[in-house]
Amino acid sequence: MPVIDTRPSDESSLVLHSIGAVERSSGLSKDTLRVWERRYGFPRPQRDEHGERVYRSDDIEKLRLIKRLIDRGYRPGKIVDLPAADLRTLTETLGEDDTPPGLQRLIDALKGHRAAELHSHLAQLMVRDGLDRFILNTVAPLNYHVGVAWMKGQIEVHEEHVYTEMIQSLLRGAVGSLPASERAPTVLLTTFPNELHSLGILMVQALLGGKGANCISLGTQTPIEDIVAAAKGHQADVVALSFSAAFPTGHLLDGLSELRERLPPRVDLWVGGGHPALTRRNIDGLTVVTRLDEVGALLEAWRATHRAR
Amino acid sequence: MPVIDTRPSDESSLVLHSIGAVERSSGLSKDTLRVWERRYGFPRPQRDEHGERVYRSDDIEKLRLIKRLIDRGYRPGKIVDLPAADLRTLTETLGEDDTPPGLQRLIDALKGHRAAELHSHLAQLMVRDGLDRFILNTVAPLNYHVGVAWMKGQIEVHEEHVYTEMIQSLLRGAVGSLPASERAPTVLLTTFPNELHSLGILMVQALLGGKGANCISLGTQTPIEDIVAAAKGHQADVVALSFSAAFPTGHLLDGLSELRERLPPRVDLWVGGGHPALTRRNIDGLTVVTRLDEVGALLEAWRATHRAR
DNA sequence: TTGAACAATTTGTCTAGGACAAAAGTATGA
DNA sequence: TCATACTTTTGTCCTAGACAAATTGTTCAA
Repeated sequence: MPVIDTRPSDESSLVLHSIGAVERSSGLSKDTLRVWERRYGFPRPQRDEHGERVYRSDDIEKLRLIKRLIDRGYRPGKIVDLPAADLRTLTETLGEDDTPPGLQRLIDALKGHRAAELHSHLAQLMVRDGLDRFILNTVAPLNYHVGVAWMKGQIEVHEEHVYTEMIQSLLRGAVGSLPASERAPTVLLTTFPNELHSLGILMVQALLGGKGANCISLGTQTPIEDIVAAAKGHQADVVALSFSAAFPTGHLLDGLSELRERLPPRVDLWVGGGHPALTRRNIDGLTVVTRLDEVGALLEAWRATHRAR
Repeated sequence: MPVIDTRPSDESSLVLHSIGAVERSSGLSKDTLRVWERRYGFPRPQRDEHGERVYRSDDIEKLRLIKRLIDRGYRPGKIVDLPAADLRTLTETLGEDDTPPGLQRLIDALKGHRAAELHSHLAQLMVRDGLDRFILNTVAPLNYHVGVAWMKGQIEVHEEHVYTEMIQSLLRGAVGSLPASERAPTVLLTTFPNELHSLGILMVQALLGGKGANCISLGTQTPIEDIVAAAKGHQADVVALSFSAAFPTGHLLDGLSELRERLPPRVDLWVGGGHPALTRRNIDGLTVVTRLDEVGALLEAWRATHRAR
């Protein structure tokens, strides 16, 4: 593994990077980088004495901008040729701003790196409103607006990380201090492989746990095979999954029908999250939860139909 | 990205996996998998109708065993030809099984799917011993033994998920209820991209937070660029990273030297986790934490040298 | 206008061996 | 015993072609 981190040759940082380093710092795979070079002519790195690619820092910067735009729905072919300045203006012009002032103050604290202030503010809200209302009125909308701000490039990656981490910490703390319950139903929460977003299942776990359901979280990325095994092992009544908007639609539909097929029929399958396919398509034998505040009613409905066990 | 999860052809779980899936779950790169096939004849996957590699679950199992042995110093050429049974005896001679009875009882509860019992038992230990001792005497060794049991195939994937989730919940709850502190140093905790294991940084966060340090966690998978930005934005004194054994050594070394170069010199870089390269190699300008119980001393040392700021 | 069905395009990941540097193992000499 | 040079092993990078999944564009019916 060659380390191609040549010292700066002039005052500007002209550090050079191997394709492996670029893969790491841009999130684009080596295959993708090579095929872009072939097709679009960008990036066209220099070569070292052995013919291996050597990328300049400002090319990496541009790759990062492109990646951000792609995550927002732009297509590579349309934007790879644009100069970096145009890309930057593109990132700044998207999404309208109607964030309520209460939430805006929290977002400002996040952007201002006032982590302690943000944390105490959130904790205060949780105590004041109670877990249920805190999630429905604060966390869920805040998630949305942080997402919008991120799309517009107003929030840095690390700021988004701090936010996610903080919400997780608060919710998990709250979940952990809920009174242990063995009351039905037993709900298994998780996501499919390649779905990293854990806030969705965490919010649902908190909501259900608050109403006395027996929640068991598997965290993220559980293979279908192991979801089935876990449902049997824990004698779950419900399996709950969450999908963010970025999850590939084909995998979602295939995975859900496979899971439905392999799960015992008596086990309910609840699916939620921001994925667009959930509201459009229709798969037999599963319950789609489009809004968080439906969760409580769903639980009640389950208990009503299973009262006489 | 084609998902090749063909339905089971008989009752035993014969789920098939693409090379990309194997890369993720074994920690061996696609290039490595192909070159092993060429050189050693293992693994020799089937091909689908388009000539693409399709791996069997038990081959992946064997790859995991091999990876573990390589991490312990064995060389691929010597062991890839051995049958899985021989590999297993080899691994068992490494991590000999001396699980203390107290921990074994917890592992048994995990394997018996007695989630509520496991949770209350752990919570009880945490209250009895205090956060510090709970982590050092229970969580850390339990992690190790759960890992060993998982390697030996004694624990299912979903059981490991439940375990990780439960520990996270407990520790996050504890961290959240620590008194907020603005006292120096400000420590930034995270992992590199492709490193998903979050328990390491969480344990460190709990230990440091308990001693009054101002911890800010970025969660997992922060690109180098954003670690640097976060360190500047939060005016961090220390950046702490964790690497599990499966992380590619090349990326680790490259990434660390790049990070060290781009981080302001006054920022300390602490690195820990189970990765073997950490104990073998030596990179200038960073502190390697091989054991969790060194963390406290490290913090004291930092405060001693930075007392007169 | 909406929606379904089909065709065209875009785009990421996979393929094959060949090549070669970094790491590890081995031999030689101070 | 330790440093230096040689040999083998091993992982990463190379090229250029192929193709499926996802997206976009088009057509036609309700």
